[in-house]
Amino acid sequence: MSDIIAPPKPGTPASREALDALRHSCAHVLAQAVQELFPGTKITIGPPIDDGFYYDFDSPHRFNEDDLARIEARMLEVAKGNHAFSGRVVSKDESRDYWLKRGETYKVEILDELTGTVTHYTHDTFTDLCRGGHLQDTSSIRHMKLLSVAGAYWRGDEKRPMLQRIYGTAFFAKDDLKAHLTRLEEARKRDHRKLGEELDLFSTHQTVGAGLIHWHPKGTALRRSMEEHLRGLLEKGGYQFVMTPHVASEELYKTSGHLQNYSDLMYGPMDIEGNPFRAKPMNCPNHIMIFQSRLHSYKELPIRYAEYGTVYRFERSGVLHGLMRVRGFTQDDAHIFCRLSQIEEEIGVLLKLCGEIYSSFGFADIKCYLSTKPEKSTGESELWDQATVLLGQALSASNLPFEKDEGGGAFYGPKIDIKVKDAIGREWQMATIQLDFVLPRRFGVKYRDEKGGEDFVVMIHRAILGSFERFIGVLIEHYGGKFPLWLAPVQVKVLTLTDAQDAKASELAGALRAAGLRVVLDQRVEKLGHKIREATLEKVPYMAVLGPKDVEAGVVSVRLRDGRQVNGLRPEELVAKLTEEARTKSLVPTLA
RNA sequence: GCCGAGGUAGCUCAACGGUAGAGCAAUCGCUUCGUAAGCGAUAGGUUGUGGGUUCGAGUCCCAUCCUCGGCUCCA
Repeated sequence: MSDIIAPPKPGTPASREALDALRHSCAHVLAQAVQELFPGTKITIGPPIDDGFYYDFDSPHRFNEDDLARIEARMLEVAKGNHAFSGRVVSKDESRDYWLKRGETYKVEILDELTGTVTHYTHDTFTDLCRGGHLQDTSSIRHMKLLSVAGAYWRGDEKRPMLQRIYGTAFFAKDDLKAHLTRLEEARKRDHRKLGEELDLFSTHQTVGAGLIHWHPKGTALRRSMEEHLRGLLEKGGYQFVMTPHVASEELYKTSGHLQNYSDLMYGPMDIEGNPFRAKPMNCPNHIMIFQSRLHSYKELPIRYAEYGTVYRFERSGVLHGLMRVRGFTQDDAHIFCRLSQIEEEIGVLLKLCGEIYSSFGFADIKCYLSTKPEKSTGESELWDQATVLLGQALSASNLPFEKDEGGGAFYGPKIDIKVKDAIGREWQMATIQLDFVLPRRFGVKYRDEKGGEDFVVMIHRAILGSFERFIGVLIEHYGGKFPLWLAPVQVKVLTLTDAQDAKASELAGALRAAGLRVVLDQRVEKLGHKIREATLEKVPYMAVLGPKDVEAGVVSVRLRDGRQVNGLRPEELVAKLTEEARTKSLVPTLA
């Protein structure tokens, strides 16, 4: 067969294609090992994925961690045999006979969807129905590790059987595997759920319910810094802040269409004096109410209402995940009411704002996705087409590269999603910018035009951070808990050596606080090393140390959380420098 | 929701179906110390919750809540 892929030459980096071939080859060997060790296991599919591979099995045996070690050992043993992967073209009939005879019903199902001839790939004793893309032989399968086992529906369909998926990863070079495992370990260390507890930022409670976040004082300090930062930028950008209630009569959601299109994600009705009310799943209908409270001239448009709007959505229990996926969250929401002719400029400004905001948090790598009309949607096709074209034009004009996500739009309009890469290269969904021609028609949201007539507004729904919950989750992992000064919950800790420095320390803490910094004064009778250790573990950016020598010299010794030291600063200098660093929202310490 | 794994002191973890324990944290006392852990004592628990089996349940069974790895979905 011609589609054998060569491993990279020693010392050269592996291509995507070669890695996929290695991992796909691993999947075959995995399937072989599993079928040897666990007779009665049916095979399904085993593709390479971004940084590894998996194989889905239907087995009477429940795989556990110990099994993974056994399977892995057998795989490496098989690999040592240097078995060639040999492909053979077979007719569908022959293939069907082959798989039927072995009771491999999933393979038969796959086969029935294929046309023409198919290929069988064999190595050692194992044959799989497969379109190819392997290495020459099993000899390169050496630096491989099975990682986890998890449930997965056959064909990703929850109505189909639940299979067991074994995940693994593999590399050509030992160091690459090691580096990958180190990255996974690094990601675990940065896990926002772990850091959230260690840094005392937030919690959830069984007695309250899953996916409902409680922000502790430190988490709230962090969040408020973000809120204020954003508020400044938005107000400069012509946004007006509003606030709206958390529950509303079902009437509102009947008119908006949410009840019809979104009810799966809405909490059930509450009876209020015989009328059904709902927890709000979105802020848009409320903003429409505010817009409609009086007539608007074309001269006022665009009108931009912003709200840190808390919404409640019913998410299935199995999908909840720390701060990333919760049941109550606060969007940095806004709705722009404008004319058709204003869309392109408005979206352009918005995209620029997004870039500015992400870079203020230290995200540089930005990617856009244009999502088009989904199956479940309302509104005329022409409106959809028009809206989609306008979004594409705005993206092109902004010089932002984008990919299309066909069918990924909201039910009321197409959208632009923005994803960013974090410090360790993972991609996260952030902003969503959605055009909406539908809600204005459902609610009759109009403005008075130049000729004294009326026309429907166009609404732009957008959230730049997405939600504070998710964004903070990403930020925690991005910074590994080491927030830049302007975000750090505690910005400075003043540490004394003995109680002889108490008065000076209070004075310094007071001056820092007066300058608007978040300060904690640690004047306990503890060794300095102890206080430093605690402050370092809390990831406080700056420690201001006052000992007898400092007080005598009228200075303060500053230690950064990375261990660097800046000695001999006058207290006023420290206050001024930190105030400036916080004001400019510097992402790196400016003191050292 | 589904498949799988879990839930023991504030945290990290022990405990064969047979007296629930350690380290850190906390509290109290002593220690006044120069850049990542000073010493001692004390206290801390309806073993997530509710049932059941058993002479006896943290341990076995059932239900339920919550958490974790995924599937699906998504801000």
